Amino acid sequence: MTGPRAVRVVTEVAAVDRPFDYLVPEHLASLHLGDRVRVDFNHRSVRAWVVDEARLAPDLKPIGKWLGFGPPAEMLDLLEWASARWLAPLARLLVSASPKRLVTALPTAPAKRPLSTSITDRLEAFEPGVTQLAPTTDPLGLVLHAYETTRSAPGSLLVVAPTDAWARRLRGRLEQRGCEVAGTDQWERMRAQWPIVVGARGAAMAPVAHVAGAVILDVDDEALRSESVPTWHAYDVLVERCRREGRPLWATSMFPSPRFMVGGWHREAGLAGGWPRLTVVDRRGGDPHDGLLARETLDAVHRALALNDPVAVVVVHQRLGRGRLLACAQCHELYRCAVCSLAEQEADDLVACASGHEPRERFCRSCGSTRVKRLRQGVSTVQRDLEAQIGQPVSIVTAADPLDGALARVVVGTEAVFQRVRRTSLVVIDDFDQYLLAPRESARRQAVGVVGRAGRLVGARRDGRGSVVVQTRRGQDAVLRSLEEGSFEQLLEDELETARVLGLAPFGAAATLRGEDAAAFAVALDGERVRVSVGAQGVVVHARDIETLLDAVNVPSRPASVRVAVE
DNA sequence: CGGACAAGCTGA
DNA sequence: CAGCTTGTCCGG
Repeated sequence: MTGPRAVRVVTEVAAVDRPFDYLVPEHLASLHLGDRVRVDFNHRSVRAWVVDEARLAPDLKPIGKWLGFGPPAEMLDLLEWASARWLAPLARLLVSASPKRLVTALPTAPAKRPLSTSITDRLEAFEPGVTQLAPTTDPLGLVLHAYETTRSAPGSLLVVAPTDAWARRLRGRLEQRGCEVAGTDQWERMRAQWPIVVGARGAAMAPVAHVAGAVILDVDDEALRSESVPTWHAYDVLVERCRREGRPLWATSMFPSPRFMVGGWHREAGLAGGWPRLTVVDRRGGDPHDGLLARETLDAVHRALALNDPVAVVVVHQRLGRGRLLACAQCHELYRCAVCSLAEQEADDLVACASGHEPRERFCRSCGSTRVKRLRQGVSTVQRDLEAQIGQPVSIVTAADPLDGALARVVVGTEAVFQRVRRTSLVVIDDFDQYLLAPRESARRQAVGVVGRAGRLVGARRDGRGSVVVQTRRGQDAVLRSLEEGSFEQLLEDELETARVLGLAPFGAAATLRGEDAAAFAVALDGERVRVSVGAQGVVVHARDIETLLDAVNVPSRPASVRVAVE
C-alpha cells in the first residue's frame, strides 16, 4: 500500500522553462521518472515528461494520461546538466532523448556476445582518450577493442560517427562480427539497453540508463555539434556521461583541435603514411588561360581516367561563405587585407576585409593593375567548364542534389561528395585558398580536414593508389607543407598558440548571441569577467572559463529573444 | 507558448 | 463607452 503521490513535470512548451507539480492518479501509480504524460496546463492539454518526485499540495491537478516511455530515469540528471551547460530549456534536451513517435512497449535486450572468433581485425590496444589517427586508418579495430574491453560492464557501448552514412556502414560491419547493434532510428532498442548503439551525433543522447563506454570518431568534425540552439556537442555529452559512470571514452581525430589536446593525447604509429599523397599546384606561375584546372592538374586527371576506378576523379568545389575571392586579372595575386591577410571583398568601388579594417582602392599590390578577376563560381558553372576542359561528361553532387543514379567518371560537387563517393583515383580541390583564407579561427583545421576526407577516397600514400591535388595561389603555406609531409607537430603547436592568444578552448570559453536585442544585451555584459566583441556572425562573449561565461550570460535580464550558442 | 485580463485607442 | 488592438502576466 502506498499513499498518494505527486510528481514534478516539464511540459513540451519549451518557452515555459519551469517544472510544475501534478497529482498521480491511482491508476497511474507505477508511473516512472522520464515517462511521457499528458497534463492539463493552463486551459490546454499538453504533453510532458515526469522528471522528479514532488511534495503533495492541496490544489494539485491530476496527471491526465500516461503516453509512453521517455528517457530512462538515470539519464534525467545528465539532461539537466546539458540544459545548464548549453543554456537551453530542459524540454529541448528531453526531446533529443525521446522517441519521435510514442513508444508504449519495449523489447528485451540480447546479452553481450563475445566477438565471433573468425574475425581477423587487429584489436589494437588503444588507450582511452584522444588518439590522432591518419584519415585512412580504419577505426573498426578501435571500436572492436572498445567493445571487448567494456563487454563485462553493464550498459551500452555508444559509438558516434560524424555522419549517418558512416554510422550505417559501421553498424553493418559490427553486425557481421556478431555484435548486437541498435541504430539511432531504433529508439526502443536503445531504451532497452542494447549492447551497442551506433549513430551520428544523436547517439550521444541515446536513451540508455547506463553506458559501458563510448567511442567518438573524427571528433573534430563540425557535424558532431548540433547546429541549432542548443548547440550541444556529442563529445562533451559523452565525456560527461562516461565521467559520471567512471567508464572509458575513446575519441579519434586526424588533426585534434586545441580543446582535445589537454590532458594528454596519443598518436597512431606511422601516422604520415596514412595521409594521402598530395600534389600542390601553385597557380600563380601558371598560364592564365588554363581555365578551372591548371595544366598540371589536367594531366593528373587524364592519368586518373586511364585507371579503372568507376569514378576516376572527384573535384571538390566547396563554396564557403558567400564572399567571392578577388584576384588580379593580370598577375593573379590574391586581394588580401594588409593588416589581417584575410581575403578582401568588393564594397562599392573599394575593397575591404571581413574584419573591418580600412577599405582601400581597387588595385593589385603586386603589379598595380586595377583589373580584377572574380574567382569562385557555382558548381554548375564548374561542371560546364570541366566538361569542356576534360572532354568527358561530369556529374554534379551537392547536398541539395545528391544524385541517386549512376555517376559519370568525373564528379564535381561540394563536400557532400564525400557522403556519396567512397573510392576514386584522384581528388582535386580546385580552390584550396578559400579554406586557407576563410575568415574564421577554424580555417586551418578545415583545410587539413578536407584533405583528410579526400584521402579516404584515394587511399593512403603508403598504398600508392591515388592522390589529392590542391590548386592554390599560396604555395608556401604552413598548412600545405604539413599536408605534403604528413607531419603536423608544428601546425598543432601553432593551433595551440592561437587558441592561447585568442582565449579559445581550452584556454577560455565563448558563446555567440543572436537575436534582435543580442547586441544591446551583450554590450552591457562587457566588463572584467567577460569580453564582448561584435563580429560578422553575431555578438561573441568571451570568458576565462565556461562557468564564468554561463554565470555572466545566464541572468534574468536576458531577453527571451536572445539565443545563446555556447561554443 | 498561448489564454486571460487590463489598459490604451478610436470612432460617429 | 462599446469594440477593438496591444501589452503583460502567469500557468501547478
